[in-house]
This record gives sequence, structure tokens and C-alpha cells, in this order.
Amino acid sequence: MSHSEKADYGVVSFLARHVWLGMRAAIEDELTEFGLTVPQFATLLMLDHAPGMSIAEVARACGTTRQAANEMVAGLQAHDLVTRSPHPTDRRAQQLHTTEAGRELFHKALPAVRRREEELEAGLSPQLRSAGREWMLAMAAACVMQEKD
Amino acid sequence: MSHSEKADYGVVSFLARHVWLGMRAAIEDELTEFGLTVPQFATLLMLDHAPGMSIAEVARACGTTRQAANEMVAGLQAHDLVTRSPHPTDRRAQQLHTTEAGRELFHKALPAVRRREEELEAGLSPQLRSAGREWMLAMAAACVMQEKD
DNA sequence: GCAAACTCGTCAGGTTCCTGTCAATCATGG
DNA sequence: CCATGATTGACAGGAACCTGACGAGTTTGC
Repeated sequence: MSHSEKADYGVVSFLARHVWLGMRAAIEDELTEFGLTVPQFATLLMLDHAPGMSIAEVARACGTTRQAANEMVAGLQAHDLVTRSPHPTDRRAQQLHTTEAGRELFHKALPAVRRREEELEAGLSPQLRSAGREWMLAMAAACVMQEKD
Repeated sequence: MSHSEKADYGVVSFLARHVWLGMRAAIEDELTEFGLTVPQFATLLMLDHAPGMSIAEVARACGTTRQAANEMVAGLQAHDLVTRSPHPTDRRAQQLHTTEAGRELFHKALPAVRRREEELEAGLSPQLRSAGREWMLAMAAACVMQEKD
């Protein structure tokens, strides 16, 4: 009761952390029914919108490292959900593509995740939901600004 | 440029994750000058507002496990920033208290963290900042609701 | 009063992720 | 044209965290 409302007193970062942890637990609960982990789902989300990404690009988009992304993609590859193929022009990089099974599983999992997120936001007004997204987009942009100092 | 603005397309959870990661990197950068890690600072924050908390209470407040909190407190204890003392009534629990050095270090680190957070929010209107907090508080509350199902 | 259920701190084991490094490859500037 | 720097994927090693379990202690319900 008190550990989530006043514990982060005055430190916005920890409030953001609690939101992320809570939402991750929610979508993790949905994804287990599809045999996917949260990072794996994130990778499928990226590859669905931008096929042919490399490991490094996925890592940057997910906010993790190349190694973690590499192991995660290996897991997806073991389940025949994605494929690695040599990049046509860059001989260092590998193109990642979702398989037919990967796309099918992803498009079944995505609605479940979206629905769960909407359930969490059910009690909020459209204005507040929009403002929350606006605030997060602005903060994310401000955070990437500071990285290049 | 594009990896933080459209990558989370439609999935709010990942947007929240990027915000948390960015803000954590920011305050982590400030805390290294004081020799503190982010979880250690979080623990000092909790203990400053509620002295005498137990390990388990700190773990719940920080959104982590008893073991992680235990090891973290051991680190703080090694630097003489907190003390463990037996609980007066509950013989299982241990009371955690900040030492004088712990309070002094914390009250030097807290303004640095606050200032860094304000810098990140510098370009936002007061209304948007307030709305962001309101959205996160509501989401955190909704997430703890779902946990007891 | 007492047994069952719960919570405390702790230990062991395993998983996940990160840092640091490497050869290979691409990009950039003189 | 070529040297320097940056990037990609991979490899080791370690740090941080979690799950599962345990004895000890407390709370709850009958």
C-alpha cells in the first residue's frame, strides 16, 4: 500500500522503474502462454517493423548489448522463429528475418500484449494516456541527448 | 535517431523501459561521484524516510528480492553507511538504520540526483511534468492491483 | 492452546546480462 | 590510395540478480 506510492518520494526515476517493472510483469505473464520472453518479443516487434536488422541494431533498439541480443536471437533461432543470413553489402553484419512461424506467433502475441496494456490503462482518461506518452517520449529524447556529451 | 522514437511502436511498456534506462544512466552517472550504485542510493532514500526498515521491506519497496537487497545492504554496511540491529519485538527481522556518514553522503547525493532529473525535464512544461507523474502513479497502482489475482 | 500458514534472513545453484577484448570489415580524411 | 578510426559479431570472464529451499520465528483460525 505505501511501498509503491510514497517510497519513490521526489525521485521520478524510481517511479519510472516501478512502472516498467509492473508493466513488464504484466506482459511477461501474457507472453509465457506463447513461450516467449519479453526481450524475445521485443526483438520480434523490431523485426516486424524493420526486417533485415542486424544484431547490433536490435541491441541498440532494445537498449541492451550485442551479446545479450546475440544469445536472445540464438534462442529465437533455435525455435525457428528468426533466421540469420549474410548481409548483401556489409560482410560483417548478418541480416535477421522472421520466419513464417515467427510472424504467426508474433501476430498472435501482439494483441494479447496490447490488450493487457489497455487493461492497465482502463481507468485513465484519454487525455492522461496521451499526456503520459508525450511525457515519456520527451524524457526518452532528453536521455539520448545527454548520452552524447 | 530512429531507434528511440518509433522502435517501441504501439507498445507502451517498452517506452517506459527506455525512459527508465535513460534516467537510470543519468542518475548512475551522478552517483558514481559519490561511490554509490543506483540500488544503494534507492535503499538510502527509503531508510531516510522510514528508518528501521527490514531487509524484506527494503526489497519490496525497491522492487527487487530479499537476496539482492541483502547483498546490497552488505555493501552499504561494509562502507559504514548503514547498520543492522536486531528488531525489538520481531526476533526474525533486523532493523536497518543509516549511520551519520550514510546520512551525510545521502544528503550530498540527493541534490545531485534531483538536479540531474530536473535537467532532463527542463524542456517540459509544468503541466506535462505533472501529467507524467500522474500517469506513472496511476500505472504503478494499476500494476500492483493486477499482482493479487 | 495449537496446528497450519505465513514471513523473516540466509544459503546454494542457475540464469541473465554486462565489461573487456579480439579479428574482420567498413567508413573517413588526408 | 591508404592509414586511422569505427563498427560487427564472437569469445571469455565476472557481476548482478533470481528461483527454490531451509530453519527460525510470528501470525491466524479453529
